[in-house]
Amino acid sequence: MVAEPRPNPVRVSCYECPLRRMKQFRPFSEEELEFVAQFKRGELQADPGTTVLVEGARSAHLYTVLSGWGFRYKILEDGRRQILNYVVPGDMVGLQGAVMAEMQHSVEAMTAMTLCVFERSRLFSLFERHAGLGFDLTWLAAREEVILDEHLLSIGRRSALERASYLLAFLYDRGVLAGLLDENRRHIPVTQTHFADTLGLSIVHTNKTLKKLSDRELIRWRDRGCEILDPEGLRAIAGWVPGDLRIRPFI
Amino acid sequence: MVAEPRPNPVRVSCYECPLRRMKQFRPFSEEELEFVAQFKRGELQADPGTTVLVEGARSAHLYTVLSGWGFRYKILEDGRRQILNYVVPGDMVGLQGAVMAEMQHSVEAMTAMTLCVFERSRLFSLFERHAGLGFDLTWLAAREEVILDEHLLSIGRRSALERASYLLAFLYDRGVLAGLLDENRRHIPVTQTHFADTLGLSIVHTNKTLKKLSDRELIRWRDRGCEILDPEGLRAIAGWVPGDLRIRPFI
DNA sequence: CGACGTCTTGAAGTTCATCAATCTAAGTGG
DNA sequence: CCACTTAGATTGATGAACTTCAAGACGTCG
Repeated sequence: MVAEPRPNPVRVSCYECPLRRMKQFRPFSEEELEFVAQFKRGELQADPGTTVLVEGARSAHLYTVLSGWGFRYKILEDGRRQILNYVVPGDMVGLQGAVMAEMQHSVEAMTAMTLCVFERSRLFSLFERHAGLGFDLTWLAAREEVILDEHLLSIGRRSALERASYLLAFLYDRGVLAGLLDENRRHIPVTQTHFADTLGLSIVHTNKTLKKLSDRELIRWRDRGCEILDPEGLRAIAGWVPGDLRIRPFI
Repeated sequence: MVAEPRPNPVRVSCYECPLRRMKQFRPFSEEELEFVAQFKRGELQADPGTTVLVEGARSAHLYTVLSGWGFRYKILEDGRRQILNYVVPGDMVGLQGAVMAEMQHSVEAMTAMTLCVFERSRLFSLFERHAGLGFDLTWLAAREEVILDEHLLSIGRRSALERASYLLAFLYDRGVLAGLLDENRRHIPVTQTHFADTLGLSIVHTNKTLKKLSDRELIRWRDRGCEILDPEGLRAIAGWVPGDLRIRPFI
């Protein structure tokens, strides 16, 4: 199932972008906003479980997530899947395909998602016309790199329990930063299969590991997802501290 | 041991940069070359085993590797180390520290290394003055992301034998692309400890896994390093195909 | 020469994968 | 409304993959 662009029922103008109002994103200048507004081609609605971008495709677009949860992943020929990272509002996806020849990973929606669609062919003019936006793209790419580095450290060197705790703490952190979670909303819409494929563990062992965290009342599984009860406790097990919370760019 | 900038015995001008002559790098315009030449602050010589960049530091510089092999890594408090990626001539390191607050990983030299030193504070003017170079930086960051994605897939979902084969094939490929290796030079200056810390395995198990590859005459250990005998055989075990070989940017 | 770093090997124990069920909640169709 | 189906969570048993411990071999270097 591949997500199809739909006639946009309520197409949001960049000028009243709900994300842009959030304080964690860098404010745009008038000119930047104008440029991005005409850089935007439309919107993509993706249903849960649909594929937004496919590995190997030469996508003519890149996207910024406006709402919902998704994930990036790769699969081996025999079907083994590795989830590389999760995407939340404010994240850009498909930059890789815009810069390289073709996409090296796929993106799937976990919940209903709305994405802003940009034209790949006009990416270079963004660098030409607005150095600040070009810098922001590099910033975003560098931040993704930081996250992947942490995942590698986790999968490579942490025990199963530490790994699971790290991932939970990480997802909670990202959700809060993206405005998806807070003190009262602590529900992450993932399945244990997603966890297994992120942690590099089997589904059975993942379940047994997560059970230990449930028993200690750090998390709870309900409503097809995971509820974070004690983020601090998870961070303590993982030995992980969230990154800096400074204002970040967003295109 | 941290590498110290030394008085440059033979400081290479960008105009006669040996790397720039290589066909795999995108050629610069006259203006770009001029800009980069005055962007360059000097050179750093690093001895084998010395640390070029330290996690947590706020580096005032970023670097392009001119010669030698190195690697990026992170460590947990208790000393567990994860090697994230390897660096070869043409690679940029420290971009993260230039873009974020501080470095999130360290970089160590495996052989003697020469690095071009750039001023972090002037990075933004690169975007302002030369959109093409700004685009190149994003390109480089996106490529690093592609590599890290592949490493994650490998550590998370491949068996030890596949993982080791993938890493060997990957390093061979990178060495060839950087002009460090070819048909006659097949020696990669890594120890089995480096391998273990990259693959997320213990040193003992790594040794036993590599032994199987030696027995099949795909590789051979000698002279404190690994000799690649059969890259194609390694790729076959890993189920890996090298990425595209198009001209890449280099700053 | 002795110290050290690196590679190698065997044995014992732990972690994790696989197989095979079972259980639950949430649809779906009659 | 209830039987049926399905996705996801859970559990125990068995064996394979991997770690840890321990020791030894080999070459390099001061």
